[in-house]
Amino acid sequence: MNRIEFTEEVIALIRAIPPGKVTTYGQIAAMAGHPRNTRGVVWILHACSESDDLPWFRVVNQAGRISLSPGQGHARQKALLEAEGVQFDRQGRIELRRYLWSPVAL
DNA sequence: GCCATGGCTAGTA
DNA sequence: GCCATGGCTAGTA
Repeated sequence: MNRIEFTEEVIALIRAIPPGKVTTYGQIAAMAGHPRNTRGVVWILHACSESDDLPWFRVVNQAGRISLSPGQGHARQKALLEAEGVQFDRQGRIELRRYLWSPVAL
């Protein structure tokens, strides 16, 4: 699989995340066939987040937290998720048991 | 060298 | 908190 294919697969997977659900960088990388290329997923998010109709904000880290730092869009991502009904606890964490998207396919 | 990650260890109470 | 990881890319001149 080359970079184009990986990118297309990652984009397709992100588009498939339903509203009110989230997934992690590592999960997307794994589902796209490159379990260790989480940084590649990060780059695609960065490059494409404002273009297309990508629900980039539905991707969080494995701890269930928003990885953006304050000032880099953290508040915006949180607001977008909350608008879909995703709840954060006092430490700004999402309960993944409840919100993690688990695709049936595979 | 740069990272919007992830997994694991050491050392303490 | 530390380190392995993977790709070289952040839209300009």
